[in-house]
Amino acid sequence: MNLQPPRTRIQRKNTENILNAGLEVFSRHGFRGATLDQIAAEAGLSKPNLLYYFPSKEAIHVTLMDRLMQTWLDPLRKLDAGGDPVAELLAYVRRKLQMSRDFPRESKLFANEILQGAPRMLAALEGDLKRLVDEKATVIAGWSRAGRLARIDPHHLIISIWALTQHYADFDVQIRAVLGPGHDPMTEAESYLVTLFTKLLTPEG
Amino acid sequence: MNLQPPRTRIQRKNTENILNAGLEVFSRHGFRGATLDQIAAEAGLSKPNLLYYFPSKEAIHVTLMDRLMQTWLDPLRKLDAGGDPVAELLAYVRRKLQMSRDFPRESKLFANEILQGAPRMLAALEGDLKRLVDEKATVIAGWSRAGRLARIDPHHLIISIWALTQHYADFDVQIRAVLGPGHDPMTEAESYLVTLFTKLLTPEG
DNA sequence: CCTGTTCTTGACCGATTGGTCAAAAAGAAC
DNA sequence: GTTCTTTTTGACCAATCGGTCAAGAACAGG
Repeated sequence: MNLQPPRTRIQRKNTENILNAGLEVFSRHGFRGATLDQIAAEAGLSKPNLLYYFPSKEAIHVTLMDRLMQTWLDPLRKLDAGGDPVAELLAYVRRKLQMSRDFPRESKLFANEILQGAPRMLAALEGDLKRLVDEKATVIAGWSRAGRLARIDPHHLIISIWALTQHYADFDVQIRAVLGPGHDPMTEAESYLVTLFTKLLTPEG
Repeated sequence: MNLQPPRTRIQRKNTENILNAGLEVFSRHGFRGATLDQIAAEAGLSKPNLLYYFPSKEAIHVTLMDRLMQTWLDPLRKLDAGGDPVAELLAYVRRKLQMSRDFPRESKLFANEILQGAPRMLAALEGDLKRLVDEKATVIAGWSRAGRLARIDPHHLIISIWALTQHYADFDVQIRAVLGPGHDPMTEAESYLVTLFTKLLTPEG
């Protein structure tokens, strides 16, 4: 309904079911490709019942996007300016890759939104995200200048961490097809990416 | 119509218009999110007129996917086992990045298909693509063993080249938002990625 | 010009879309 | 059990979906 924090247990449960179903459907088909009937079926509810909890398809999507932006920013927030540069960045890579492994649907939902031109997320990208990235980029640049990190463009470094880690979630079908059976892409990715970024970031290579 | 190679000029032109419009719409909204009316409008045709050239929405998509798979494989095909290892791989990176710059819609169409689980492309991924990748991975492994290239997992190297180059096309909105105005992501990406892969691939680093 | 083919279109179809509504069912409080 | 609120649902709506069709318009070749 319209009460912001769901009160009864049944409200909490159904709201959560709907968001989970929405995540499933939106992440696979995008906003326009997803249907309320599909989401309702996935959530185990009738369509009117679903619309009792969320006023519209868009409302479900907006709620998901809000949550998503927070989850998405979290790993970068934890990058500690006081820690060891290489170790901190490697830990960030690991956190991001863990998110790809544990929340592939969230990663795909995000990818879908960006692919469509981020119509419902552009403000957050240019606001919160840009601010956070600029802040952390300054930290990285400082490390680089102090010789504690290889010389590297901080913004593009962050972008390449996103690209490499998210790719393993978003393109997992392709990766599995190319690697063939008997591979665990995520496990292989972790050691591969740690090696890659160690080589890339360690100063005086 | 049903004749495979379009004969008249008007057929060629309209077919091309439709495919171009389909690329535009499918790459932004995915298969289910795209509508025939949208594609028809984009192509400057009426809907029945569009269906005079293609029997169905799916037929347009299939045609686009066939073309896409070829364009997508081409840059990797050109990787020459006889050339200099690092130079060959850097050239591959540049080719892939050029594709991201020159054909961003194709890249997004591909990303959309994979995100949705590659329902109309899985066979090609497990067939042509896997064969080609395995072949080139063998070449790379040979280079690595001969000490002409840094030790690296060939499959994941190829995957990371895909991830890094395609990201600049698929996530351009986010990248522009994060970099802010006054940046040319693609130009910056080229020098950044060349530096990155030089460092990564040059032996005895 | 005429004739046959190619191309284009308006009207239309059943199915599905996002969403409404009134009324019934299920809980909760007493 | 009665009453009040919360939850659920079947029936329904206008708009849009992918696709059909018959008839007309434009274009050939002669």
